[in-house]
Amino acid sequence: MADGQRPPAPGGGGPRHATAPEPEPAPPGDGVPPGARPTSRDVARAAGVSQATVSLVLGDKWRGRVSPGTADTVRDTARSLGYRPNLAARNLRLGHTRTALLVVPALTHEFFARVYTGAAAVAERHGFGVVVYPSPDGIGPAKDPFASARAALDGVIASSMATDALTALRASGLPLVMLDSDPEDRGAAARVNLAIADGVRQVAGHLLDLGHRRYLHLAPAIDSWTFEVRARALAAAVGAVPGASVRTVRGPFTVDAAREAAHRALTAPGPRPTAVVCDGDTLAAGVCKAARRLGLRVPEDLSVTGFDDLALATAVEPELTTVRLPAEQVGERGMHALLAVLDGRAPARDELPVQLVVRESTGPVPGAVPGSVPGPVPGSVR
Amino acid sequence: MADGQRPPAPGGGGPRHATAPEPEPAPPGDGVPPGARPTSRDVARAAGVSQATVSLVLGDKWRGRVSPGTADTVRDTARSLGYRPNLAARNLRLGHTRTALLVVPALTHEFFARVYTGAAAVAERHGFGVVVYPSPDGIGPAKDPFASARAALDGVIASSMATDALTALRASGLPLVMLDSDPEDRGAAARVNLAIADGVRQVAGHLLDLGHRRYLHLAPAIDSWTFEVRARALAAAVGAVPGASVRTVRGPFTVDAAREAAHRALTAPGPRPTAVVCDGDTLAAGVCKAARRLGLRVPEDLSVTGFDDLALATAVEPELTTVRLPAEQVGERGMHALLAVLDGRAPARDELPVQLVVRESTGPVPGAVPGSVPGPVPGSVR
DNA sequence: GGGCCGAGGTGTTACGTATAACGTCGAGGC
DNA sequence: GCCTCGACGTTATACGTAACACCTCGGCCC
Repeated sequence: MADGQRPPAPGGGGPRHATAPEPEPAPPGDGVPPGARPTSRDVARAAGVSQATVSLVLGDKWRGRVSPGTADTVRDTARSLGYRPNLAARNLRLGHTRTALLVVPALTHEFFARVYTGAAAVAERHGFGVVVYPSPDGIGPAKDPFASARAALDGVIASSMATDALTALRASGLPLVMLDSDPEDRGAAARVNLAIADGVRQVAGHLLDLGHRRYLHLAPAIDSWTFEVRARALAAAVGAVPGASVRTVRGPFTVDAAREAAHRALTAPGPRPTAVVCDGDTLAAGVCKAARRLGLRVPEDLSVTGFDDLALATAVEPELTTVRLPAEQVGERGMHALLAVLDGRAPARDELPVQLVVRESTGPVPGAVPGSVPGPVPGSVR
Repeated sequence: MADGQRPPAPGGGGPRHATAPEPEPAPPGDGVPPGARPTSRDVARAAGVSQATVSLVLGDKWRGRVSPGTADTVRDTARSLGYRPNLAARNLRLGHTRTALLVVPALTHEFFARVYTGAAAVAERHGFGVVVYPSPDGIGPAKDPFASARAALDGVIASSMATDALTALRASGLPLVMLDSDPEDRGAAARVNLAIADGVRQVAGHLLDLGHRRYLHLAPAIDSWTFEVRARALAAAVGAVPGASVRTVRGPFTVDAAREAAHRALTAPGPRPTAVVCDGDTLAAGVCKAARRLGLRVPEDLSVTGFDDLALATAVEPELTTVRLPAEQVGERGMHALLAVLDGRAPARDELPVQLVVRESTGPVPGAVPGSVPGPVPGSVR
């Protein structure tokens, strides 16, 4: 057994130790080749045991196979050498990595940053990691998530808005969880959706109750299932009311672009819309700016609704009436679904509820007889 | 890497999961064990060459060692089998991973999301990947970045604001690039800073020119080098002007907290400040809300400045006078520095310039004789 | 015809880990 | 005295890849 390793034991004050002024911040301990990271074998040598024992102890599988004393020795030596397992080797050996890829359009959109946060929190609790691939913009021409995410992966969670990357993902054969995507679409092992259409119906109901009949719908110029659903739901809700109409305008998803688009639409010939339904708080903020510059008061002259309930929604004035999306929860459920799939369990089928939050940017249609329609209820949910 | 590879698959094509009618989108080709991901050896067998040749061809190192015809064959077979190299194995073999860890407080802060974007863009161009560890909040108790980032790493880029994780990072011995941190602090292989103090001086100069003398400074309740620098720079700039004074208030970094703090400070007994200098646009937005609710007009009655130049700065009204920080560039330079260190080259010493952007939230001090002080120049830089 | 060369490969190894399969050794049982 | 048996480890692989060293063979020079 442990052949009392002590190489210089009898030598007493041998020169061995004097030769180590060690400027090294990371202490490479005893017999370890200097400069290199210690391996489990180095720990084994230093502790006087075999590499297998080190692996057992540090992997916490030693009970009944290694004596507690030896286990302690191993742990101490590992610590003092600054040993950290080589994850590449471990992943290779194990055949999996406990790492998931999250594919989103861009982390600079608060919604997706929050999705990430939720996913990462759940992952962390289950010993998983999450790496992000923000798909098209800002990252350059690489349309292949795998070329970019250098890490070896166990599975993928993808927003349906990151369309260009999806085909590569499908072909990879990795377990795929789709976020907010068409339920008809096959090919995902699981799916986490938001009740987007219901959110739009809540918005439409709120505005219709306030007496609005002429609507402007500001939508992003993005081909995505989510936005099609919104347009259809709005058209259906408004179309069900006689005399009500909606006009849709599309453009880039920025405050300034929305301001310009709203300016054009609000100064166009013909009767002006009295309410603007926006597919995002960012757009709504732009609309409010356009309105103010045209001398229109929000909500007295024009009602504006957002979507997402970003931090922005309560930073601007008036605070935006919007639809709160449980972004973190989307990430959490997505991760849970992926974990279930990897475990061979059936993932839960999720459609997360969304909620209208009435704030200050919506009010009765201009010219309404006071009291004839229910007024807004600022902060009703807030 | 592969899906959680059923460990030994003892029964061969066992009954384990009858639940797989899976019309596999990835064609497992010819002699490949079904269900498993093809390896380079599978490709070799199918192409009638050795594994070494496959490695050479796919690694693009075949010129002069393999005939073009053979190379084509190999590539075709690889494609038709749906082969993708096992990154864990490659990383193990190569001894590095071409993956960097970015440690930031939270990706939901636009600044850090943009830092990530910049770092990821540079990484991508150099065949590197970036994984994120958002340190303290929202992620739970794990203070060890390495426990969370499952990927094997080559180096680390860390924001100085992510303090709790730093000690673990230092001990790891991995090359470390610090962002916006104390130059006195040793222990980083490189550093990328912003000319924060200069930004504060620009703000102070602008406001002093406008005649302001009583300042409120809204700072986050975070112990961080950056914020200390700002406080000192502001105190120095204001202190240099006779009769000028600054009072500092600290609080959480949110719109609402800032609104409340500003409300308290603006209604406190004694002469009211005429300008509020905020350490972030988020805080400035809160101050504007507080001002409006107190019946104070911005900028006529109160000037407000932000910091960061987030999207928020132009979404609110009035648009914020603020200091533009080149967030993406911070990420880019950070990644470049790390690449340099990994290459054994000397990293560039960076201090990125910042720029005051004068918009609508600042104006002459109330009661100033018109024309006696230079007016604001809205959009002068914008 | 021997030697040499380059083109076109192949055999083999090592990376660091986790784990299955296999010792060894002293104490008891019979 | 032999066998068994648990406690405590060890030996020996295998994971998939990259790359070094080696091999073969036809052509060509002298």
